[in-house]
Amino acid sequence: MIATLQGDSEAESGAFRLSKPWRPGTVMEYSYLMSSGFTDNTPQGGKRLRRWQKKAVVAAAAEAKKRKLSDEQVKLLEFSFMRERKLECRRKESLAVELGLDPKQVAVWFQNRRARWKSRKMEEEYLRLKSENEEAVVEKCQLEKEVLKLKERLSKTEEEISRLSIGISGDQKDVRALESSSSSLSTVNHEVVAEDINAVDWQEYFIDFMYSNYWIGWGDDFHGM
DNA sequence: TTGTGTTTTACGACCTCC
DNA sequence: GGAGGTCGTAAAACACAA
Repeated sequence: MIATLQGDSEAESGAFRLSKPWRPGTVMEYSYLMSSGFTDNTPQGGKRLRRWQKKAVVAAAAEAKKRKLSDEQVKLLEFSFMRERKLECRRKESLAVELGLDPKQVAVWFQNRRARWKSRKMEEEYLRLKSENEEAVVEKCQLEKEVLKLKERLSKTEEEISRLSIGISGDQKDVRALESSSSSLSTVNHEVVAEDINAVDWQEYFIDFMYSNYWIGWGDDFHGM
């Protein structure tokens, strides 16, 4: 890739060769060219470039300012980037030699590539979170619908309970009435039974019997037993 | 052809690590 | 302090619709 800047026509110019190897497409070299005595404008003590030279230099400068890497170069850089996103010095040098680029260019390419990779990754992350959020919103809607349905059911059930409880309370009156009558009846019965029991209470009966039939005249001693 | 938006290359400022 | 990183930005290159 190392080249010498030559005129469109060697015949016209003789030779315009730089004393140093010139890499087309580097600002540094253009600056070097300008600083080493040549000028692309009216000379102020410098050697004036001929028209073709100026044209070449301006073109070179334009090219230098921005030189798109070839597909092959980009492919190799991409391959290298896939293997390792960081660029250690030795790898940078060897890539630069392999691609015919400045190590600086390789470094810059890696810096920019990392930036692109990061921004794409962030975009992916953003899309993933957005999609998760959308799913969550849909789920929330479904749950809210479900809650509404359940509330509706609950309200209906409560109405039904309330309706039934009114009916039950009417029945309860009958039941209570029945219970109260039956209890009074049973009280009567109990009293009857009690009376019966009292009536047959043998002690009472026995005492009464003895008093009335045998113990008359036994004196008070018997009661003193 | 031209206006416009996007991508790519390059650089400066600043930061971190050894 | 130097090397190498990120970040923000300029500007060329490129794509594409009007």
